[in-house]
Amino acid sequence: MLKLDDPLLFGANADPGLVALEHIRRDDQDLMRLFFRRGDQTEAMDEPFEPFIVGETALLRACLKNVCLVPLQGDNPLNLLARFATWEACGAAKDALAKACGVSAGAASAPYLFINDPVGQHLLRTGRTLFKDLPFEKLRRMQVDIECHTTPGYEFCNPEREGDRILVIGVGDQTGWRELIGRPDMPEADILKRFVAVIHERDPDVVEGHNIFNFDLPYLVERARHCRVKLIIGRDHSPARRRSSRFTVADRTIAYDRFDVFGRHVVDTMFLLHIYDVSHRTLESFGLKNAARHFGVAAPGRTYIDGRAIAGEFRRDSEKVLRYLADDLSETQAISALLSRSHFLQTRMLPFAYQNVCVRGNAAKIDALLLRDYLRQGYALPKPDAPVDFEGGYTDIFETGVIRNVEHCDVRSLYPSLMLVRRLAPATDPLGSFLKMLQELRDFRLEVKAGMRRDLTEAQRHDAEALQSTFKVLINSFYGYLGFSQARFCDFQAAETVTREGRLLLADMIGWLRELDARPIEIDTDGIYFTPPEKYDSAKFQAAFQSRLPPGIEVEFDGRYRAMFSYKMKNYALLEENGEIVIKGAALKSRGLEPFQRDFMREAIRCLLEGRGSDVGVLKQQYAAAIRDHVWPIEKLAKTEHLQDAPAAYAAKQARGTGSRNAVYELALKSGRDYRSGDQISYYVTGTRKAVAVHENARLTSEWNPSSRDENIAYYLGKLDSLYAKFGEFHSPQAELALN
DNA sequence: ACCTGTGGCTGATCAC
DNA sequence: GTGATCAGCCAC
Repeated sequence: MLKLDDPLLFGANADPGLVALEHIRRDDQDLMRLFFRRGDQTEAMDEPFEPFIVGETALLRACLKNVCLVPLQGDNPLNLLARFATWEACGAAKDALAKACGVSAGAASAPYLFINDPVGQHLLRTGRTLFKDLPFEKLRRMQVDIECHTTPGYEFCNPEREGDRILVIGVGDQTGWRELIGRPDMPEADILKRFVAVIHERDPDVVEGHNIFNFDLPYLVERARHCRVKLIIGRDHSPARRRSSRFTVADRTIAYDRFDVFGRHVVDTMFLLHIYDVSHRTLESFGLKNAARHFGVAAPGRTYIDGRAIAGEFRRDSEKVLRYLADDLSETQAISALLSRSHFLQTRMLPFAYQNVCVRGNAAKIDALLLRDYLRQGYALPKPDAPVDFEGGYTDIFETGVIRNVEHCDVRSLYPSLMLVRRLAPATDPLGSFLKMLQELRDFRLEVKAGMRRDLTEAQRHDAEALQSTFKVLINSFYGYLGFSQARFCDFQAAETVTREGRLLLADMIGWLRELDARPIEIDTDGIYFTPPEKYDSAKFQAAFQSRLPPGIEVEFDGRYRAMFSYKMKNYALLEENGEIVIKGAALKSRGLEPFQRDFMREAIRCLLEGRGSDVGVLKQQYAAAIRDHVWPIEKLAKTEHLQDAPAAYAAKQARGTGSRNAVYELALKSGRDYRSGDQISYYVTGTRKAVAVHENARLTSEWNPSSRDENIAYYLGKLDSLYAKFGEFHSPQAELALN
């Protein structure tokens, strides 16, 4: 049976039903106000709040007077815990320490640790977490979406522009309840007032929206200011607090306006989509409608209205606009129901408010779990090492081109297995919490997976699935944590040992495959594609291979393919037994490519894999004709890219004379619109010559005029030519002959 | 104030 | 033209 009460993973306090907590001051005392779900009610309860700082004994003793100091055990340097009566006193102590040692609290290497979040501190120290014993369905999630009037002649709405305004605010929840606030004759101030009243009537724990941080909430705040309506939507009737923040997922960074609402959590489904996409990489865009389609939750017969025409449509047929808004709400709800469940479950484990669980990375989560365990046991904390570069996985390619009859084998969770079997862990972890946690997460996951076969209700099945996939992601982050310079227990030597052991094991595996007369084709970190021996008994072959593996290491033979197109390292395509084709690699399927290039490659790869390489020439002629004759809509020729930096940062670099020119940033600056890092921009290339400077000949796709097409035909034909040449050696007649 | 890692491929730009 | 460098995207 699952043991869901280990303090290492779940904290030492199991009080059920906590849905939110906030730092308050009452009668000159600092307290935490806890909100509990009891039946259908939400009850508030206050408890003492005692902020803390951990630091080096000498430093703390020298700087802090009249403070309660508690020594911590072990050899780690941050071995004294200071407790304070108030958050203010804690902040003042932090400032004094920063001044005394000249290192700010944000620096990981500081000789003291101050956590700049009272809620996080309280959860860490008390071992409480949110949502214990609370079913996901009992969490009150309210979706919010607004429709606005844009002054005619403008592409985008702007709450500060004279004439722009909110037309209607839609709110709904997971029970199907819904209210659409706004009629054509309703003053904007009344809409906003009703919105505030509805928040208090329904009292949601979570406010959800698609792009709610960068659109709905800033817009609502600005219009409320304009209409002199107080947007007091907190559980204590305080207004939403706003500050600029950043959200990072893998290599994307998204600048956003973070909003905090007292006693509630704000969740942006667009962020959840980004997190989902890092592991799945299947979303074409992050818009609500595209996502709803992708997850099969799009409203049936959905009405479509051009954003710029909303106001007119609202006067003519307000019902239609309300239907449109209701569709948005139900789609947002459905996407959230699918994607937020795993964050909900993580919140039961982590010393974070739910809202933070949805925006923090995995290393930060592992860090918090370790920190909580060390404080609970009264042990001193390490200071992170200075970062060191270290080698990663073994990647190689042995054969290229089209290869028939291919198999794949894969070491089951290579890095976690190596860490557990070889006991590879931070040198600064005398309690051994790192490996205990890894081991337990892994055991839990196997149990959950096994348990899923038993009879479960639909809700339990959803929870189990979300739990095991959450654990999988956490488990896979342990290795990354070791090599993360901001992690309190990072250990670059240990990280380097993990990858080295991995490289050695995979090199051994290549040798064993060759000894067994198999031909390795491509290897990447923990898996190998190979051609099996001519005549062989697959069970015998696998048994012979398995017998050579060291203890604790398992290899799965997890794929068999009719053919493989091996192109370059990390770039290949597979023809499955059922005729489907899977393409891997940035060179073959990057979203940064124009759709016509991706389409061409997909079709060309199919030709190669199916032994019709000579058809690639015909394909090229068809594509060339389509480009010359303006057959396609511009989207097929346009590039779509994410802005990594803010356009202003690019402009500053240019002004300093550093950095190359870049089309998307040039377009972002020229557009006059307020683009931020993380935004997508789609553009195409104009002109007549093949060799043009793209940054001087780029145009926004949204500015394309179908009745006077100006895309650069020579430029796009040139791209098609090089694409054809790229596959040249693989579809030539010689290549065909070699195959047959 | 925020952040898991390394490795590989490509196109665009820019100095040579 | 060529090579170096960077940004973006992707595999694991």
